[in-house]
Amino acid sequence: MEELFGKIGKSLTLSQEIELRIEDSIRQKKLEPGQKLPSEKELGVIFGVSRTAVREALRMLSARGLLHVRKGDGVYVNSFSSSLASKSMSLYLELQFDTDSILHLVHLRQLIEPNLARLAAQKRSEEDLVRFRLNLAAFSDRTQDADQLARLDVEFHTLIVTSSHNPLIPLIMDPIFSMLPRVKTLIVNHLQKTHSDNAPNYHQKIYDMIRLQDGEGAFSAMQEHLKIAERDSLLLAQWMKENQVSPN
Amino acid sequence: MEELFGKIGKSLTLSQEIELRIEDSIRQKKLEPGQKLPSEKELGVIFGVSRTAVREALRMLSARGLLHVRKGDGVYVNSFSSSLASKSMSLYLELQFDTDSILHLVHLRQLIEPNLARLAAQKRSEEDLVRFRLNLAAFSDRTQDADQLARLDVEFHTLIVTSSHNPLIPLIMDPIFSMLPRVKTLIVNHLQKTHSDNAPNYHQKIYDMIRLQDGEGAFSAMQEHLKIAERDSLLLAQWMKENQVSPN
DNA sequence: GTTACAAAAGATATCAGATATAACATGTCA
DNA sequence: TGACATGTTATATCTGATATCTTTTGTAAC
Repeated sequence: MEELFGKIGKSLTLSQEIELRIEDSIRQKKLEPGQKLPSEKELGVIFGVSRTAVREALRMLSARGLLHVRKGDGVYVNSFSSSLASKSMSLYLELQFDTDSILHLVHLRQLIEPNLARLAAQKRSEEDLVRFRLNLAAFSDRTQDADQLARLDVEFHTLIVTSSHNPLIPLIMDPIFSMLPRVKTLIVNHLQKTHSDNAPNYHQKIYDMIRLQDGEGAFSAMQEHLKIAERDSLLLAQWMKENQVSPN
Repeated sequence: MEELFGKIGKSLTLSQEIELRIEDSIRQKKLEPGQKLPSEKELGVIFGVSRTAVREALRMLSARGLLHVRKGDGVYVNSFSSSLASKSMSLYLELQFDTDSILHLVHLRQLIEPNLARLAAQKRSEEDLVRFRLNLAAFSDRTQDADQLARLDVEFHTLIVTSSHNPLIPLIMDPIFSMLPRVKTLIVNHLQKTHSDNAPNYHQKIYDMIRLQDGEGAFSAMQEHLKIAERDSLLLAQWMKENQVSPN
């Protein structure tokens, strides 16, 4: 009965159907990362369609990161990386970015990052500390330009994420951090404040607490750090609304 | 000089180049959601390529959710929804799901959800409360089957997310929640425990705190709720490792 | 005037066949 | 063994034709 009335709104094209079939095979691990698919011609025979339909299905899957097409060689199943998985979300954040996003962003960070700092203090390894020190050293090098400083700022917070040694956390934090340079640029441009003056101090403080494995200390230090960020964001959002500036 | 040596590793195909061009137009808001693109034939003339190349570019963009193709009509710029943005991440979580993910997942929830419950208690509206009550009522209806109960469980936690009234939060929580039914099924199947016996009580308690706008109470209640979940997850992961069971 | 249906126009979906180009394997020669 | 030419295979792109869907237009009936 479902078949009779099932044709409204979900009529898949051939290529979409092929896409789905291959996607399912990957989901069910019938196709594993690194594995090579049959050639386009063979797939066309298997599915009983023309090469065009097959090609468009392969194109869609490779656009989504599930496949990798090597011209002259063949099509391979991709190992779906975490950075690739968060790209779609980063794009979404970029597209819907507006004045309110600036505040939502910092509030979201306040929700997570202090806890994250506490966790990092508990779980950090010696290798993590080495990376922190390298980052802080580069940060206090005043010959860096604004872009590099923004990059180092993001890197510091990313180091806290990785120091928590939970692979799911980078997945959700990466898109959030991808917005930071944009916000920072807006703050530097519109509020005369050179944010980079304060950040190194807070970073140093947070690092010290992580090094000492003082979870509560790291929590508080991060909270303070984000309080500054919240104040800046509030000022920025207010200023932008008053001056009718779009954040793009 | 860069042109001379720039050809290694980044030789884009025609269709990828077109994809990039259209994507940039969308990023720069030159193309806005709902807007109709020129027909494939016209685009082919514009870019100076055949319809094939254009079609594959459009296919890639529609696979990523940026465009929407209506057969017989035309191609439109999509309004990139948050649920669409988290799909890629959900797929990633599904593909790399293993025994360890069960623990990482609950630890991540412990990091965020108690704070989220506190925030929800502060920000919830009356409409949010209505939705909570509907969910709890359905939850205590014992005629529901396991799938529906799992769905209602996820819905409860999603309601907390939406009650926080920060649109960025659903974005990162949706992929996390998309894993819950799978974990719950494993728990029910492998540990004789019927988790649904306890969940309603905790949900009720959390809801009460949110209703009373008792942030700290909501925080604690959620912490307790997740402590149970952590205990179950630990038992499950241990059991699965001992019995060499794969989580698929 | 409005409704209902038929036809036309325009767009995407799919197919078929052909050429161009990249990657790989192989064989040859020094 | 190493360097180079060659052949094979696979993907990239083009061309042109047919099928199917959507929207619009035309038209006849009420």
